[in-house]
Amino acid sequence: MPELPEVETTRRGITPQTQHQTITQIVIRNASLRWPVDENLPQKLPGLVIFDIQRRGKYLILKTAKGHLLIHLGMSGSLRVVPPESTVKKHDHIDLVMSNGLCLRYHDPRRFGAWLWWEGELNKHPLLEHLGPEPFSEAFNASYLFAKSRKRQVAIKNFIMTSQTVVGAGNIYANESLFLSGIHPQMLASQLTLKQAERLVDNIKFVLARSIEQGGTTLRDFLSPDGTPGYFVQQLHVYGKTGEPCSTCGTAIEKVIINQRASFYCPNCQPKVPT
DNA sequence: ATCGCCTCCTGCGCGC
DNA sequence: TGCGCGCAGGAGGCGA
Repeated sequence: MPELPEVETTRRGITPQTQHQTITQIVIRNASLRWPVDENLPQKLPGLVIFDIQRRGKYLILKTAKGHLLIHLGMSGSLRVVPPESTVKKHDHIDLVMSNGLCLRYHDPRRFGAWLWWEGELNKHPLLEHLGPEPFSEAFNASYLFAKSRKRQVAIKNFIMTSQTVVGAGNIYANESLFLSGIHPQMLASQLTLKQAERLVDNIKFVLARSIEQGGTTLRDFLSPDGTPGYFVQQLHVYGKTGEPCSTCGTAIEKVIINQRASFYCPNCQPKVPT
């Protein structure tokens, strides 16, 4: 489910009702997420004020004076702000109860997500310290991507999906930005020209920004915390469109599996480059 | 260092 | 209508 735009949509959705609130209780119904949820959180968290909700890559970060609560939504996680007494549904694993009488409720059928407590310096967290630049930052630019890709013998699609390269380009947006850039997803990263790097950087920023504006991409079940779906799905050009005509040239969209992930492209607009 | 593959888990849609 | 299968938006971790 959540790629960067969905995480950002979630962050914006929960902020009004969570920022400046004091945590009064945490209820952990199922601690078996990607990593076991710290069983001492019910002792550690009450009394702390959530003074900000930030995002780094696809991690949500609830900041308190004592430490940071890192939340990753994995493939199927979602957050809503609801009254604690509202009906608990299957896969509602955690409630963070707050002083305004509401709670942040975590739902995650596949349990690939994570809730991690970190009292150290934020960018020293092992899961954050090696992350590449934020896509909207100045640091993510054509010369950076070009230089970083020089000796990489992996498909360009893998390369941009790797969080050490840039954070936030998940499968949907990697496919879409490569289409807009006219780059075949299986081209080796080392073959990227500076011109292509410019286009690709611009399009990654463009696609992510547009999607955030639209509230993310709802494929099956993504709903923002207020219950509305994301509308970016209407602007997809290639993702999930095998056999459909390319919006630019009419050629049938093709699908290929790259590193276990479904990849979609227009064979005419994104010509294969000999390796 | 780099690469490719495997893995965690549940739900859903499809074809038979 | 029911069943089994394949596939799914992430990404850490492993062995080569």
